[in-house]
Amino acid sequence: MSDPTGRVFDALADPNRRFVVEALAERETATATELAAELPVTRQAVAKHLAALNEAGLVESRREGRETLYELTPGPLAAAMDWMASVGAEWDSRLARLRTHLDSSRKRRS
Amino acid sequence: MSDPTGRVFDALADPNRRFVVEALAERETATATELAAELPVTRQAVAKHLAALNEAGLVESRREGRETLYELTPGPLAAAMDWMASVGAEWDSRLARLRTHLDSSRKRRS
DNA sequence: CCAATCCGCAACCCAAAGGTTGCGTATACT
DNA sequence: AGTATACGCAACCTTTGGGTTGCGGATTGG
Repeated sequence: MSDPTGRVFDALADPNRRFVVEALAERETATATELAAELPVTRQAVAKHLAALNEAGLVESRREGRETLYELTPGPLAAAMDWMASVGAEWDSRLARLRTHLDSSRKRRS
Repeated sequence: MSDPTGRVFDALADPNRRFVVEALAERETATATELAAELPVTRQAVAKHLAALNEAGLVESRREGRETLYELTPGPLAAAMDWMASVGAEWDSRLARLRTHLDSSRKRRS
């Protein structure tokens, strides 16, 4: 799965990971232990989630002394939003085409 | 998991399901067998995916004679996009607050 | 220097997810 | 009526994913 959009959706599919993303959107940085304190799971679980988010390009890590700071990099969110927007747009334009087609046939009939 | 946004992300996490969504965005309706013809999986697998998409509110099914037609209902996409937008907005405003703070301290220093 | 943190790595567990096959049933075609 | 098509349901298999525990290695503080 090298598709970047797919990795983003996969990353956001987990509720704990979404919580982490929300938390990182408010604080500027956080460590795995800090985040684990607000979640019903262990530090290692959070670390795995952060690794997954990093894999998706949503988070970057930097080591500061004995602790590792994680920071949000919301760039890939835009790509995922683009995908949804394009699906919605295709759907809309299909509806529009259908509507004009119905209009023209109605006009022809009247 | 009653959170609607979570269900949408979970639904879009699977590549086959995303393909189905894309396909349904172009055609207006499709059956499970039609979609399975363009995918490397069986009809039943596609049926399960369509059930998952329906669970997420992204698809609706209607029975027409001996075949079941599936149609896209992209409403929930908006909610998911809202979530991403709000995360991005929080991130942006945090950056803005940080920037003004730096500006003011620089002003004080000068 | 020693103790307390903070982390990463590895092994392991278990439930869930994606997929398949098999079968029964309803609808259409001839 | 009989055959072919399209579906749903259920059992089953296998992999993945989220989670935990148990270490051992760095880094900070007394």
